[in-house]
Amino acid sequence: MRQDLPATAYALLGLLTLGEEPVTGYELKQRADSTLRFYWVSPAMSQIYSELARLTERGLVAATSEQDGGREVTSYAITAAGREALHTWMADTPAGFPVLKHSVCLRLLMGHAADPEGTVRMLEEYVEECAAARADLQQVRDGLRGNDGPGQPFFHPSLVADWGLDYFEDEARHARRALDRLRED
Amino acid sequence: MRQDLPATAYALLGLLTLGEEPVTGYELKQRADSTLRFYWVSPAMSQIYSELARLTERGLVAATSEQDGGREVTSYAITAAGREALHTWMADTPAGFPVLKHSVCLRLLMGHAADPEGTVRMLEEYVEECAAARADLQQVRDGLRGNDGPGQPFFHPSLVADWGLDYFEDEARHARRALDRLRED
DNA sequence: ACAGCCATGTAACTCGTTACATGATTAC
DNA sequence: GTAATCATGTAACGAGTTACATGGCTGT
Repeated sequence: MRQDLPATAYALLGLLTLGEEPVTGYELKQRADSTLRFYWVSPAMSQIYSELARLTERGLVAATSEQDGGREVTSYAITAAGREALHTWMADTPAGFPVLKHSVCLRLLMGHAADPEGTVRMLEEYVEECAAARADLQQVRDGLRGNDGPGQPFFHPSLVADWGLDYFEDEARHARRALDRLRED
Repeated sequence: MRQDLPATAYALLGLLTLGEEPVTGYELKQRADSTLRFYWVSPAMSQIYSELARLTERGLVAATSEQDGGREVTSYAITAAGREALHTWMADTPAGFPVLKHSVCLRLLMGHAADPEGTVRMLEEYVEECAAARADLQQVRDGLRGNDGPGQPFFHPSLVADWGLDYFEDEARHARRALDRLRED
């Protein structure tokens, strides 16, 4: 049975396996923003809801609605079929090469068509943004401590977080190097 | 006058500034594949043609059709208005943070839901793919030599190429580090 | 009282892809 | 002659976004 869902659907399934209790779409968005967004486009709220609807339809997640005062709140949990689908996807579908839309490199490539000061400013800002992203991720990483050993729940997230921390540092280094060469002449 | 075109349109405009002669859509695709694709999604042929049509409509590129034997071949060149639009876009529109869809990190994040051997295999393959991408880019980089000094035509492309070479090396290093930690336990 | 967060969705739209279709030229 | 490459497009579709709409709950 081919599932053929977009990667984002499996990303959401994966996020649902990170906790025990069912979560609302809103909470899932927050979970995505705090973990996923460093390596993957964090989906818009509207997409989370429509994706959850599709996953529910296919029986990969189970929705439970409850009355919370005057409003109806729906929480979602991954089902056994969902876990199986996720597992199958991970085993059978090649990961593929990461897709990058590096706006900074794109502009640097066409730097001859811009004001030199503009290019320098852009790179300086990028260095700062990398530092900020790194600080955000460091917060997340710190929250994993104590449960990040082999076999523990946050083992894999900690691997990815450390990857990301290095990545942001490297990016800042690359930008600084380009800045040095721009200032040379 | 707001132009409000997608970044890919400006990327194509930028590619058109890299050479002197008008190029066909087909040649533009090859130019994109050899430079852009390392930092930006290389657009599909069909998108190149439709984007060129829109740019022509707006007067940012000029199309010249010629009879080449039995078939009509259309070549495109950037216009003065196109250069101005590109310059304005570079000056006024913030670059924004790069968008990443890192399928390898995404899967590593959910590694607990996969077979450990599968995760290891994925990372080993990624290391190889990074090496292959780096080798491809090295070819491109070598082609820039001699014209890559400050003020020369390939100065900015060479900055980006060196950035990319380092990037692929870093990625392979990150993957190897994750592999080491996976093998530890 | 009012701001800000929690929570859920719909509608319109754009970007970009794959599949399809066509046909000329060039190299073996 | 036939395969690969050059060259140009159309059509259908899917992913994902922004804008819009609604309304309850919570803290000050």
